Amino acid sequence: MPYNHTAFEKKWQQYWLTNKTFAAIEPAEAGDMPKAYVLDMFPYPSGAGLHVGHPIGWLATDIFSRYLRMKGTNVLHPMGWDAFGLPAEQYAIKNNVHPAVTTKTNIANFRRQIQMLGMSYDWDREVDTTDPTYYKWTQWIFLQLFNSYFDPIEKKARPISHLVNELENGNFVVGPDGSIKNNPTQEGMEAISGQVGLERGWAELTVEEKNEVLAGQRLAFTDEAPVNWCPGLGTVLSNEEVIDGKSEVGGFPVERRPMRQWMLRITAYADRLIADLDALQWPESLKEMQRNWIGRSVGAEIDFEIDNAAIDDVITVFTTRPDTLYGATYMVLSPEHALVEKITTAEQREAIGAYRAQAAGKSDRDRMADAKDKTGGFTGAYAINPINDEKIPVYIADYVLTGYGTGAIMAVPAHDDRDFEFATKFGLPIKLVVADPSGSPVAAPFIGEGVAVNSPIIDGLPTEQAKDKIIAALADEGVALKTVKYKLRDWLFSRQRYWGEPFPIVIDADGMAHAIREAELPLVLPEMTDFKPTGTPEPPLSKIEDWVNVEQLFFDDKGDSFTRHMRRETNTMPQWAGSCWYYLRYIDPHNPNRFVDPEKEKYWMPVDLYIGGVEHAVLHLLYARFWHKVLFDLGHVSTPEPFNKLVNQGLVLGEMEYHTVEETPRKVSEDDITRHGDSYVLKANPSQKVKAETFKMSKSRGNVVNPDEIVNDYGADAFRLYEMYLGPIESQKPWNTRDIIGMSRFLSSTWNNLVGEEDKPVKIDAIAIPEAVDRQMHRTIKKVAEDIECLRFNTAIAELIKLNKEVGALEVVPRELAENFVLMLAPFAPHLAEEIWSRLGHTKSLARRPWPTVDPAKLIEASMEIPVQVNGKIRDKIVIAADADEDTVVAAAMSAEKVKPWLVDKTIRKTLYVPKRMVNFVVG
RNA sequence: CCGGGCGUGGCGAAAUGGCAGACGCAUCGGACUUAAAAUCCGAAGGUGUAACAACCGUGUGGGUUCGAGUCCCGCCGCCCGGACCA
Repeated sequence: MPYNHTAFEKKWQQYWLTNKTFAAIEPAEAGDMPKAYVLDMFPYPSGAGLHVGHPIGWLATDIFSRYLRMKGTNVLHPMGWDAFGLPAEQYAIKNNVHPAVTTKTNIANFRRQIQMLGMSYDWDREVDTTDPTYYKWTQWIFLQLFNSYFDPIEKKARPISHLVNELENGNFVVGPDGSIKNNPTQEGMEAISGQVGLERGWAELTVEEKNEVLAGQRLAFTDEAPVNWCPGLGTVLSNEEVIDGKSEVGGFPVERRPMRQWMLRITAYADRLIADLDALQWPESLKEMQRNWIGRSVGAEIDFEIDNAAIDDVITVFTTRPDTLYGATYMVLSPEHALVEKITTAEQREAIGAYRAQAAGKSDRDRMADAKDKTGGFTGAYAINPINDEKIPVYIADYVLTGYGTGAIMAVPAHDDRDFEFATKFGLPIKLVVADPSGSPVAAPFIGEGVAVNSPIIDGLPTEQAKDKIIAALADEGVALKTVKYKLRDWLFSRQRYWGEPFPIVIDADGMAHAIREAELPLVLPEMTDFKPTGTPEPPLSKIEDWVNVEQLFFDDKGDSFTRHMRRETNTMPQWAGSCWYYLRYIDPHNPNRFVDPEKEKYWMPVDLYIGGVEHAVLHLLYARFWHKVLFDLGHVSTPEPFNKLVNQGLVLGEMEYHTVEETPRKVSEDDITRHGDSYVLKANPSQKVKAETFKMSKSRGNVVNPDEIVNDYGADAFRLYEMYLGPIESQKPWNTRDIIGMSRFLSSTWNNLVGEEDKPVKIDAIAIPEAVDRQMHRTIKKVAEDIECLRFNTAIAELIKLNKEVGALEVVPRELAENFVLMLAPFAPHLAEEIWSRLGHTKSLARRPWPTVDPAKLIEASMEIPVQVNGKIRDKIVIAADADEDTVVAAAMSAEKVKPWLVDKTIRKTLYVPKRMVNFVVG
């Protein structure tokens, strides 16, 4: 019988499932086995099913996991479904099916496709974010956030009850703006924020005021703020979900509008999210993306008084270059700045009003498009530069953003590109205050660091020192403060959609949010037939009056119950909620009492290897780290970071496409073209140039390859090998169905070499392995193991192909060689490996058979081949005993046939011998 | 514009500063076949030669080194990310 994948692939997949071959061993039974948590990014089960690009990362972790099991490691390798989300809902609306139904079908299809590839998941741990037994705990974690605040001294989350205690004990007081600060009457306390002298003690507040104060501290809170409203999707979106002013899903325009929304206080964690990146084994580029997204910048806030006795407000600006303060020749407020109204003079009122209206009408996208052309208007007001009491004009312009810093800047046109453009256009003075340290002249705008000039108190100081001195000088007068600003905004956490987790929150008549009791979880998403968006910011769930209105049970301090009429929160959570913690649920997926058992969590966490796409760099990966840190602070998990090592798999592109280079390019087949010089041309018409390109796989382009077909034609093992053989896991590479045949041939040849024909089976005997093959075998064992550990699957496969050739040359195959070969092949082509293994007489799966051992003594060769160079150019090679000493090697090298002519009449100035590597004669 | 990464045969790619192109596809030649497919064996970077030799070759120009695909600097091109963030 020749190699025929259909004869046994299904059989082994069934065997693995039935025998739970890949079940992780529970910590209590694992003894002293090392553990490895190998995690994949779980998919959103879309209606379209998988394309061949999806499983490439999953295959990598699968091979890695299979290898580790053979190395005696207790491996946790699970899979699940991130099944809440917009596409399911949109599909449901369009086709009038309930999203629960399509989700179920899609999951079944995804599971079938994944199992068809022979993945070694522990299927008993499968999670589904839309399952109430799962999202019960998503809601529970939300309540942890709701019931916590960020302690700015300890820099960590703590239960809100701790804050209440501190307030009741009088350690903290409440400022006039509702802020919390240390009680200045207490010994050794320093104020956190807010104006001193207007504080009130906790006991002085009404119940409503107390609720307000606490609401302002919670990690999950509601806020009326300008948000990204997407009319096309009928929901608001987080900053991370908006790309270039359009929704990431669907590409609909997004507008800013103020709405009351749930926010998560991720900004409190900005510093820790940056600092903890350092210790992680993540791609440097990805860490950099997170750092940029968080956008930490250190600078100073400086107050400018307004030159008008009737106005006592000050304009506070944020700058990273306080050293350029002497060069501030004007100021700019964002058009939306709160003081614009107040400071604008009567003469300028009309023009400023018009400019503000125009700016308000511009989308973020327009603003970006116009970035180069600076616009703005003069308010008529002047401010006083606190360092030299100069009077400078105050402008408004939309190049200053409301959302960043203080929404106001001091403009230093000599040392900032944008200020320079604006000053040039509006004819404002430009004053150089930083010089090149070398003394060479500079022209405005000069952006870099240097030494201060024309700046009396800091002249001659380098930028860093100048900054500190300026801040110190102004801080004495209370008009400057060293501060840190972030680009990161709090996470907008509510969506006006149906298909998501309901918030475990009820709202009283005053609009105050209250948690429902833990015993009421899960709060199940109610059934409804009309879940279309309402077209207004009112969420679909608001249509179910019965569900929305609730007599909520509460318990008072004495433990007596009472009920109050409340309305349920009708927003739902965003898709990211479920994926923020799924890796924790895998550890203990059926626990009805806790989201994860603490002992099990301690054993398995952190994740040892996480492979997934780079598209989650600032979404899932930032959100999950944030939630994890909150859970860590509250003592629910044992590690400060969830994912220790992370690898981004590269995209699989569609097949290479060829287009003629002309006004209307025609698609041509590879058979129609030929190479001419360094470009392609048409065979039929060599003057017609042809361009080769690759594209992302997409339905619209029609270049999607379906794994069902590939597996059907070539088998799962060939598919697995091909994907891994494409190239390094991290790099982007094009698919080419034609190339799969190579892997198919390899598998077929393996079959022929170890099984053979029905009537002419291969002879396998317990004989010694011939020396040369033995050496090759040990080399392969070493190389394949190293390659798998470093995720270099392509070179590991190349090594197996080489060894297979040697096996094929033998009359009788030694049993040890056959078995070792099969074991090494197993992580890559597990079906074929299991099949041969069983034909070799084994009755149990090889999944936990030990990986073959390398005998270092067997790696040593009797002789070695050494290249001989003359002046760095290779002239000959010599073969010599492996233990030959330097003199022997050099002597042999010198007398090598093709070397001699190059040494004639020359003096050898230098002889280099790199042991076992090469000889080089430098002659002159 | 800023940040990061990458440029090696016809294609996917290998190569701790030490034999460039392992391994696979495609190609060409041979075997088997009436023939084709499949399969097996072999060849192959370019120029050059009867064959050797020799010369040239890792985007491009420099540099470091006995020796550079690999390290350093400039340029060109491609990819990814960010982008009026003060």
